[in-house]
Amino acid sequence: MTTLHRDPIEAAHQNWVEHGWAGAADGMVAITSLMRAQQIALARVEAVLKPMGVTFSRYELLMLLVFSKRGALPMSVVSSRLQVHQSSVTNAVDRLEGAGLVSRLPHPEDRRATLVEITQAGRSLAAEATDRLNAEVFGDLGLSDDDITDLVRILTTMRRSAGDF
Amino acid sequence: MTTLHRDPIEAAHQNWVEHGWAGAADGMVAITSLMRAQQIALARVEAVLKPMGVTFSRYELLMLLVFSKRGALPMSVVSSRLQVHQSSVTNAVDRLEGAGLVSRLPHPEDRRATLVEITQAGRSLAAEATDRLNAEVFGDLGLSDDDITDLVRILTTMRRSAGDF
DNA sequence: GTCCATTAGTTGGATGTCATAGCATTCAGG
DNA sequence: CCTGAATGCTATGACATCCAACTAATGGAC
Repeated sequence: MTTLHRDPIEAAHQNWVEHGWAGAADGMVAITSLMRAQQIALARVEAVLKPMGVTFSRYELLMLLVFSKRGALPMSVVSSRLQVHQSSVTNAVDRLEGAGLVSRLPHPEDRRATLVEITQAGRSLAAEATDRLNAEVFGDLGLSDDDITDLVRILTTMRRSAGDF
Repeated sequence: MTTLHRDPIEAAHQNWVEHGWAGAADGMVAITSLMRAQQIALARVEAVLKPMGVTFSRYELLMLLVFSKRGALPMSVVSSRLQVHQSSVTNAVDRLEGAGLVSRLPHPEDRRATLVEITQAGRSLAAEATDRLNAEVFGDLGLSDDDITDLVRILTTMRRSAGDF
């Protein structure tokens, strides 16, 4: 057995066990791995999107509009679908609107609400960004098909257990 | 088979396939699931830590010091172990120092460097926070032991593939 | 009909991350 | 030695997220 653990997470597991927290060590490692893997994945995605002038959160918002029937949704719907705070949507739409990728429109039936509509430029950029992400990130995660299937299944279990859907 | 898919991620998978991106759909779902699961896990952890006056990133820094032999490490070491930018460490140490949980000390051998040392108050808070996290989060992720094992294995594969360690 | 709770969105403040630039110190090469 | 490259840390700015407070509009209760 090797005593050299280069992986900081494996080292943390050892520390947890040595301090008498063996019962929670696996859960701690799972959470820590999740955080770190997300950090890495996000960095890869952002690296692809940065040259195009958008961030991942703005890309997500664009894709949500692309998949909507009319290319437009109320801010509140965007917020609930993306699972982010209302004010985060306000922020993202401000920037996307400034870049000409979406437009704000008054809701025809509810004067409180605002519709966000994707522009032609927004659709073009979203299509191009998706092609690049599919090719450079989503298509090559460094995992086998079985691992990807298992990963999604386990994370889905975890999300459902937390009441995500 | 149900046609009602409440899970936004499952809905996104359908959209990806319908737009001819079936080849990358599984990878996209994996990344999206990862992002969302991390968001949920972080929220759970922060909810436990918030009443104690610390955030997860500051907690991680404290635990790193707890596990160090002398309870003190150079800023640069903290940065590399936690895998965050130097300036993020400066920020976190500023706040921890303000709360009396760590102290900055001049490095005895290298006047460029600064040691971060955990205080007694820092150790107490870290111990208390760990007990709560172990009990309320790490010990109950809503996953079976086998799922946790598989999750960690897959995420480790992914991290290693990305050159994380 | 009128009043109040709810909903929609924005604004401002706090926190965290990264990138870049700048200052101080260390270390190596000539 | 002495100069230039590399290292350690901090300051500033750009983004994203959340929360709390505030404005505006809707809609139900009476």
